[in-house]
Amino acid sequence: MDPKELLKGHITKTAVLTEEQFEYFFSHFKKQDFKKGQAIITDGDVVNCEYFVISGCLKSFFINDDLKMFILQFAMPTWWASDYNALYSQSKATINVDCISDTEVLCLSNNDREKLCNEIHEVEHFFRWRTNRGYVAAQKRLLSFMNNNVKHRYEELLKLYPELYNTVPKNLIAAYLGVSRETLSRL
Amino acid sequence: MDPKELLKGHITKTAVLTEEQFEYFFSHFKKQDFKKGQAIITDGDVVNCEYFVISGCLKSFFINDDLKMFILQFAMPTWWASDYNALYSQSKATINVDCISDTEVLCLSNNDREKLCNEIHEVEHFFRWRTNRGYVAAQKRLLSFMNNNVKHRYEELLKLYPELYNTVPKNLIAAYLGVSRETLSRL
DNA sequence: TTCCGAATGTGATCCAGGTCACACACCATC
DNA sequence: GATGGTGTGTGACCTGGATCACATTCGGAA
Repeated sequence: MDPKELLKGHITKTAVLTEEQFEYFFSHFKKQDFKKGQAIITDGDVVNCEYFVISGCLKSFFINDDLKMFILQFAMPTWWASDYNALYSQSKATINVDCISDTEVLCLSNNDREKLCNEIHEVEHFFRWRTNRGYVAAQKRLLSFMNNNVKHRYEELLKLYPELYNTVPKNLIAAYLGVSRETLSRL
Repeated sequence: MDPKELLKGHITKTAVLTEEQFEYFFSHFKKQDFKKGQAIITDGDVVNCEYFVISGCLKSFFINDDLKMFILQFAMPTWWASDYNALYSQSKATINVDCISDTEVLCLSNNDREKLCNEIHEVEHFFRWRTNRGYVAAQKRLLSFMNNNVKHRYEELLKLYPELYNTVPKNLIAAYLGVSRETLSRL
């Protein structure tokens, strides 16, 4: 898939940009290619960019003191990923991002995003709505965590992203559900 | 506290508005008073507004099929509350909002917010940052849920909001932590 | 072909937290 | 003073999921 067209299709769902505006917007993105298993953001890094996925699949995750992994998000094509806490507050990363498969991304720096938001009202509109959706999704996931048992959450996840079942190893699914690999295996 | 000054102090932390712009912005808010225990948004309602708390305390919560309550958020002065999923998508509420104590709010309709965001770039900037912070907070809470046991989360909550300890009944704290009242009582 | 490591299934045991049941303290209001 | 609701503590028991320990399968590298 052509990166420019993919981004254009994505943003025009919520913002109306002229041809020149989109060209200008797009000119701030930098194409990057990563291999399966490669790290994009590592705990302790200074985080400068967020990433728009073109192809492949990322995961953003947290590693606790016992080296246990918790997955915050899988990022498929047209999804965005970063350590947003570190990115917005210009602090060191506490979240990792790496590649579940070979992945192409478009990279946008925090400074460029803020500059674009400032220069083009519609771009700020787009980013407001992107975060709105993310916020609502995070709240839903939180509620599901409090309310539902593992089996229910697993079925919910598979209904939402059936492609994960065959694409992603089960231990990663378990880390997303916040459950042990063994318990997930027992369905 | 004067509602207008409270809102002004709140918004000028992230957006620069002229005096006239703020007056115009403020003119879209409607002051409302509620009594302790009164419901503001009830499951099934059409949700038209979001609420900026001036004084008192709100809770937004979900009731599951077993009538068990889960608290998404306590809203203290300068916090915002609503059923954002329903508000943004103009669907029926699945989240309730009611008053833990007598509460004064400023009410802003979804239409007015969108209108203001469209008319005044800085207002859109403000709402983008408000949601950014909410999104990051929701992610942190999710991680804390997956990573920490009840005791740890309870201490975390009290460190973050010490005023809750004496203000809010323990069964509500338990509903926020996603734990039974009895377990919380045993610390 | 053989070997190795990653991914997965499964049994045995343990424990944090849920559920149920009561007791009690603190108020309101009648 | 009696009555009733609401918040809180605590004991007894149960259970979902964690943990540890092995076994099996499979794909890639030598």
